[in-house]
Amino acid sequence: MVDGEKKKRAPGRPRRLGPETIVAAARRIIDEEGVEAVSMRRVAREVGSTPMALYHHVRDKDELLLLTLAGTSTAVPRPALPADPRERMIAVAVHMHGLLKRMPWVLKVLALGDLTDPKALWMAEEIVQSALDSGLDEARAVRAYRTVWHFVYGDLVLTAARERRAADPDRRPSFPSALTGEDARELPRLTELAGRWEELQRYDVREQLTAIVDGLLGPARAARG
Amino acid sequence: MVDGEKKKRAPGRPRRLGPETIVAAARRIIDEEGVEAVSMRRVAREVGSTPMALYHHVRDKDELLLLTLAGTSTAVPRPALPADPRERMIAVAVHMHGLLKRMPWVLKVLALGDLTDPKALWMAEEIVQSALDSGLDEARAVRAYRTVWHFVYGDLVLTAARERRAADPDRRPSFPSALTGEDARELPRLTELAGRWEELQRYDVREQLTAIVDGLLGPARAARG
DNA sequence: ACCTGAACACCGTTCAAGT
DNA sequence: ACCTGAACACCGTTCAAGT
Repeated sequence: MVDGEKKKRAPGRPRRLGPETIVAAARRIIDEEGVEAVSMRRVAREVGSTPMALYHHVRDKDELLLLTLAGTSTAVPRPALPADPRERMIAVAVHMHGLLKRMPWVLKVLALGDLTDPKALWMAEEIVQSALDSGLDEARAVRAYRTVWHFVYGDLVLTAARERRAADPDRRPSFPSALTGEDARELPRLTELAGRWEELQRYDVREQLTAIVDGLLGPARAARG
Repeated sequence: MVDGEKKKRAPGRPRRLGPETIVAAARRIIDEEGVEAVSMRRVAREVGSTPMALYHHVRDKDELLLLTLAGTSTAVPRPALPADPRERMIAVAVHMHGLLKRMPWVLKVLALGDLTDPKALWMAEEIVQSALDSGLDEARAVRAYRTVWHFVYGDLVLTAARERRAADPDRRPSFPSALTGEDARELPRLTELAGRWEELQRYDVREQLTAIVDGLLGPARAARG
C-alpha cells in the first residue's frame, strides 16, 4: 500500500489512457474503499495521470460511476429459476434484491441514472416475460417490472439507512418510539405498537415481494375468471 | 441578493444562535436553491456566524439536514380519507407519494435516516390502522406499511433519476433501447418492446399502489373467505 | 458555554498552455 | 488528439485559542 506510487508506463510505448483503464481504477477503489472514496483526483492518482486527463475519456464523474456498473451483476451466479411464471417472477425479484444487497454502492450509482449494466437485463427480461406468461398485457407487464424494481430499490436504500442509524448509538431513534404526549393521542395505533415496532417491522423480503407480485398479477387472474 | 451581507445582531442583546435559527436558515437555503446548496459554511454565512459555531448546536451536517425535515409534511393539506380501509390505505399511499413528489429534496435527506417529521406520522398511523381494519394481524400490518413506503420512496427516486437523465439530450439512453446483437438474442422480449418501452412503462402510481395494497391485503381476504 | 481563526485534507471543473 | 499545471470556487471537520 505505498501511497504516492505511480504506475510506470511500458518503455517505448506511449501511454494511452482510455476509458477502460479509468473505469477499472474506479472499480478497484470502490471494491477496496467504497464509492465515497472515488474522486477524479483519486482515480487520476491511481492511473498515474492528472485529474484533467480523465475528462478526455469520460464526460464527468457521474458518467464514470455509471460506467463502473457494467458487469457487476455477474458477481453472483444466475440462479436456476422455477418454471411457473408467478414463482419465477418472485424468484427473480428476490435474486435482484439479494444481489444488490451485497453491493450497496451500486444503489448510490443507480440513483444517478438507471440500470446500465447489460448483464443485468436478463432480470428485467425474466420479470416481463413471466408477467406476460401470467396473462398480463404488455403495458401491465412492463409496469409490473418497474414496480417490483422500485420496491427492491427503495427497500434496500431505506433498510440500509435504518441500519446505519441503528448502529450509531448516539443518535436518538427517530420513529416511532419516543412519541410525546400530543402526538401519542393522535397516533393511538403507533403508540401502542411503538415498543414492538422494531420486531414487528422485520421482514422476509420474499414474503413482501410475493404480496407485490400477487397484487400485480391480480388483473390477469381476474381476466381468467 | 447582496452577497457578503451579514445579519446584524439586535443592539445590546447578545446573539444566541440556537438550533432553530440554524435549521431555519438551512430550510431557507433549501427552498430557494435546493439541498445541494446547503453547506455548513453557507449556513454559517446566512446566520452571520462561523462554520464552527454551528457545531455547538447540531452534531454534524447530517443531523442538521434531518432537523430540516420537521414540519415539511404540512405543506400539503391533509386530505379527506375514504372510510373503507382498503380505499383509505390506497388514498394515504397516493397522498404520501404526491407529497414527496413536490419536495424531492426530502428524499435525499431521508436516505440518511428515516421518517423524522412527527407531523408525517399520521400517514403511518392511517396505513397501519387501515391494514388492521382490513383484517391483517399486527405484524403484517406494520410490514404492509413498510412495503408501501419503500415502494413510494424507490419510485420517486428512480423516476426522478430517469427524468433527470432524459432531460439531458447528450447522454445516451441506457435501457433498454440500443440493445446490441448478442444481448438482443438473449433478451427477445425486451428487444421487442424496446421501441415502446418509454410509453409502456409510464404509469399512474395509484394503479400500482392499488396492486401493491391488494397484494398485501391478500392474506386477510384469504382468512376471511 | 459559546464562539473564532487558522489549518487539514480534501472536492469537480474550467481554462490556457504545452507536445 | 491528448495531456498538464495552475487556478477557481468550494467542501466537512479538528484543534487551540479566545471571551
